[in-house]
This record gives sequence, structure tokens and C-alpha cells, in this order.
Amino acid sequence: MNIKEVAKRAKVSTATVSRTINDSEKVKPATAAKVRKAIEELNFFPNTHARTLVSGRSRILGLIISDITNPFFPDLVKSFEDQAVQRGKEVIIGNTDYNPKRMAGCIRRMLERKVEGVAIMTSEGDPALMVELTNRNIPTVFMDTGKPGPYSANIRVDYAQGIREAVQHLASLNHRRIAFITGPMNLESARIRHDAFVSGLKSRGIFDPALVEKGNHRIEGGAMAMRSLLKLPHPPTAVIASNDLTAIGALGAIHDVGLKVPEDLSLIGFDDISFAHLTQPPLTTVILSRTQLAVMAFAALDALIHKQSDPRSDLTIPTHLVMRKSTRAI
Amino acid sequence: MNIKEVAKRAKVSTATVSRTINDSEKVKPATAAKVRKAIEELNFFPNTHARTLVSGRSRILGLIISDITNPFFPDLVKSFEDQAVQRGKEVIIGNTDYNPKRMAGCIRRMLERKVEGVAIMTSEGDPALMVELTNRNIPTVFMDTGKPGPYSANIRVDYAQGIREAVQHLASLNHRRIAFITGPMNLESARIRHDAFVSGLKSRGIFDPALVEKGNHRIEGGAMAMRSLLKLPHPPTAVIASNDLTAIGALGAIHDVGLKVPEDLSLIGFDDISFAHLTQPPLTTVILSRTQLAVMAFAALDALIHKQSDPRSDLTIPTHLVMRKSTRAI
DNA sequence: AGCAAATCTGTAAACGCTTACATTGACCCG
DNA sequence: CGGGTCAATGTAAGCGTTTACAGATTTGCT
Repeated sequence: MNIKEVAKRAKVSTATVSRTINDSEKVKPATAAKVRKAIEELNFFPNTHARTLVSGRSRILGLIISDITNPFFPDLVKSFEDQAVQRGKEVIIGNTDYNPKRMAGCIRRMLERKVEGVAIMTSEGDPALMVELTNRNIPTVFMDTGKPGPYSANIRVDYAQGIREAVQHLASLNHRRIAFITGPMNLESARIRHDAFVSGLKSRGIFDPALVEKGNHRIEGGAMAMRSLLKLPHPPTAVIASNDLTAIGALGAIHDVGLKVPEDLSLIGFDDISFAHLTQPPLTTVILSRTQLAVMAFAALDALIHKQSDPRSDLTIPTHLVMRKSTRAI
Repeated sequence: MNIKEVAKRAKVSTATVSRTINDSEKVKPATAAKVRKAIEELNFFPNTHARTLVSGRSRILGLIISDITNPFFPDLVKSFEDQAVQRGKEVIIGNTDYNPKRMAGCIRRMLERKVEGVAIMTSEGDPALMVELTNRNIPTVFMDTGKPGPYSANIRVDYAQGIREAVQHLASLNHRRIAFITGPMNLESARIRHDAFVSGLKSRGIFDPALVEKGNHRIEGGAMAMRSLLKLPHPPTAVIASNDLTAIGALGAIHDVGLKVPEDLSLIGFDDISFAHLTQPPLTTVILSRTQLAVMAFAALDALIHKQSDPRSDLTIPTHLVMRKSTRAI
């Protein structure tokens, strides 16, 4: 089943069939109708590989993430795919598993499939590997780790804003001993959150370095850090965690010693992963909208692909505190 | 950059380059080395679209799921993709959003991209839509909803086993008033769980129809059903939920009335989604291994594609109880 | 050495589309 | 009514591979 058979049945040339499929405006409506009827009757689907080969446009986008099982990503993937499918594009997904070797594999796959552009939504991107992409002038969109250029855009996440709001919220609840559990400090995005926390407390004159504990953006890290915090001679009355998993770990540790949130301790997370409102109590956290991120990444990529990139456009994703039940005044 | 340039640089014909790329055994090692060197130097990647066009093998598989943001699916997707990438295949994912129209769109996309096979891992599959696939003899693997055939395999999930183990566990803990919160009863898989529950209790002579409450496999449904159960003149001492989200909803409702799990009420979920061990207390539930499911689905699909389908092979995924902290003897 | 068989390599025709260019015919106007 | 314009359609050349088939080279044997 191919375009030739359609052409034969509609009694036109293959060129006309092709033009009809591509909604070319230079096909007479009557002819187009004939062609469409034939397509319908034969149940014909154009072969995208042939289309790609000759036209040079694959209608495929790459999306590289760390790990689809990390609850941060499914929303992002879904929104990105929705956008793409609406525009008749396909998405191929690469999981790096935080592993540069796999990242290289992902990029290779994207290159072989001739993607029109790639969105790299991992925060641990290795610049050395991106060279393959930029060398070939393949449009790329990064999250936090890129530099804008003719074939590249960077989306900044305003982590600091969410942290400022969290600090403000706790301060207004009369908390003075506020702790922070960090993420892996080699991550730019984790450092920004940490720094925003420190400067927020310092500006209020209530910063105590003993109340900053290292985590790893995972549950165990949060639990471990929280245990240290609880053992302090002068423990905190509130804790901000660098992400939600960390907060969930902390929550477990707090429960384990028989304390309650928010009665004994206030707790704030970051990211608003889907489980965040399922904890007991529902977690007050900072929303980082993955939908918004996906929409913006897609739009930026699309603009880059069609060379309509507008360098003036502001590519910043805001973050905001969302209050649930894990904080309380003292 | 194409095979011709590689051929020129290696001073061989394009056929030899092609054979080298495809690891044909009829190319002299010395020649192959020359070619590989040229490929390396030119940083050449074969164009998969051209390969697909001429060879007829796209090396693409389709994976249709309900919704990647449903916590059941990310593990499944990841394992499936891992398998595929290891074998040099690409995966394109379709989210149906439980919507037949979108399902049709997914299938169309798969057809256009000339997938070699499709794994349909939604339990709400619409047989009418599968015709497009089966008509074209495209191998398909289903979960629960398919019929085995020359181009089709079906993977059965043994839901009943997990439910039996859950009932057995509660019975051995001396529970006699055991409730069940169902899923949407139009889903075959939900009915199987329900039926296994009923027959388990009946065989022990402790079945009470008043203790079966309708849910919808979502959190609110679980919460609502649990509230009804708690209002009963003679409430249950244990509850089995048709899936984990239902159990999480129930857990919230139990907490809301000031009761505690497992002290006042034992609770068991189903699926073992990643959040299940993060609840307070960690949820005793039934594991349905998505990894195993993905591996089996991929293997079945691969066998179908290479016509090595072995009709004797048993395509059943077991389910088993995993005990955590949400059950206790009375 | 000479020849058949076996092994390796090259030539060129597809694969199913898109698109530049050519052709056709309808229409308009001096 | 001849010729120019324009719209609609057709012709055919590719896109980058794979793979029959043919041709070349090596090997094994007598």
C-alpha cells in the first residue's frame, strides 16, 4: 500500500496525492476530495520514513530526562508529548539514569533517528556530550545547564523565589530556628536553593549554620539528615527540604521518634511531586510546574527549529509556595 | 554525511560499508577495519529512515499505556525501553488517557512510523481499534485483554493469587470482618480481584456482602468507600483495596476519624506503586512486578516479530503479598 | 600450473515519498 | 484570434540505505 496505488485509484499522479496529503493549497478542492476518498478507501497511511528521507524533516523530537521513574518527570514527559503529538510530531525519550555513558547513547539514538531538536531536561548534563548536537546544528533546549545561542535555548527555573516564599511563610509563623536539608551540592540547582535559603535567613538575622544538613535528593538522605537535626542540643522548629523526596524522608524520621508534623515541627518540601499531597499531613511545598516547563521547552524548541527564536523572550519558570498542612505557627 | 562519503574515504563501495555496518560476516576483517576507521573519523551515523525504507525493518516498537502519570506505568515503561534500547530498537509511547479517540490516534502514529510490533499495556483496550493492527499482521502483545494468535500474544496477570494471599494473611491474623473496596467494575482486572476476594472469604465462611464497597481505583473513591465502611453499625477490622491509590484514600479517611492503622484497622493495597512504602505506616500490599511484565511483554513481542512465538510458553505474571506495617493481629 | 569452488567486493535497482520543473489547458485582453 | 498569464497537474530525479546479482579475487586440489 503506497502513494502509487492511491494515485492509480484516484486517477491522478503521485505528485497530486502527495500535495493533497501535505495540504498544499495548489490542489483543486475537487481533486483533493477524490484523493482523500481513495486514501480512505484504501486505508492508506503515508510512510514517515520515506517522507523524512526525501524532505529532510523527521517530525521527531528528542526528550532526554534522568529517569522516568523519578516522580518529577512523568508530568513533564506527558505534557511535552501532548504538545508534540498535537503538532504531528513524535517524541523519543532517553533516560540517562544519571550516567554519562547512557547520555552518550541517548544522543546517538537521537542522531540516528534524525531528530529535529532535543530538549535536555536533566540538570546534570555533561557539556562535552552536547557537542555532537551543537556541531550538527541541531536545536537544543536545556533546563538550567545551557547557554542561549543560535541553535540553543536555556530555560531558567527560578528556584530562589519558591525558597524565599517558604522562608517568608515560616518567619511569619514565628519560626526562628529554621533548618535546611540540601540536595547534592554538585548540582547547580541544589546550590541555588541552598543559597536562597541562607540569604533569606541572614537577611532576617536568624541564620544558624548548624541547622544546614546535607541530603541527596532522595528519601534516605532526607531521613538521615533529619535524624541528625533532631539530635541537636537545640533542634529546629521548622525544616525546609531541597526537594519533596527529602521532605518525605524527613517526615518518616520525625514520625519515628514520636514527634508530629506540624504540631512539633513544621516541614516544607520542593517540587510538588504528585505524592506530596498524599503524605500525612499533606506536604506544604513549592510548586515547580512541569506542565509549564514542558510547554515552554516545546515552544522554545519549536521556535529554534523554525528559526523564529526570539532572544528577547524570557525563559524563566517561576516557583511558588503551596500551603497544605505541614506547617503551623509556634 | 552519508555512506557514500564513508565509502570514498575507505576506498570501498557503499555496499561494503553497508555490510560492515550490519556486521555481515562476509566482509574481510581487514576491510571492515578500514571502513570502521573511516566511520569513526567522519563521525558517521547511518540514517535509520533510509535503512527502514529499504529494509522494511524500522527497529521501532510501540508501547501503549493509559497514562504515564499513573504511578503504575513509569517502571513498566522504563524496563520496556531498556530492553528495546539494548537490542538497538526505539520505542514510541502512546498515552491513551483512557480515551478511545486517543487510542485511535496512537495506533495511527504507530502505523505511520511502521512499528515492528506493539505492546498494549492498557487494561481498557477497545478491540475494535486493534483491527487496524491485526489486519496488517503487526505483532501485538496485550495485557489481560487479548487473545493469542499467530500475530498476537496475551499476558495474563494472576490477580487472584495476590488477593488469595492477602485474605489468607488477614485470616491468619484472626480477622473475621474483612472488607473489600473494589475498582471500576467494568474492568475485567478489577472484577477478577473482587471475585477472588469473595471466593476467598466464602470458602472460610466469613463473607459479608455489606463489607464490599465500590471504589474507582482513585484516591477519592477509596476515601469515600472507607467512610461508608466506617459508618457501618458493625465495621470491618480489616480492609483490602483493589489498588494502592484506593488504599491510600482509605488510609486518609481512617486517619480523619482519628483511628490508626494497623492498631484499629488493618489495610492491604494492590500493585505496590512506588509510594506504597512511603505511607504512614508503610502499606502492606500485593506486588505486581512491572519489570517482570515489561520483560515478558518485550520477549513475547520479539518472539512474535521473529516468528518464534512458542504457543506453549506460559505468559502469566504472578502477584504476591508483601508484608509491611499496615496489618496486625486482633 | 590450471581450474573449480569459495570468498570477497562492486554495481545498480529498488524502497515510498517530495518537489523542481515541465506541461497542459483555461482564461483574458488587445 | 494570437499570445501571455495563471492555475492545476504530471514527470521524473533524487533522498540514503540494503541487497540481488555480477564480477573479481583468493584458495584448495590435482
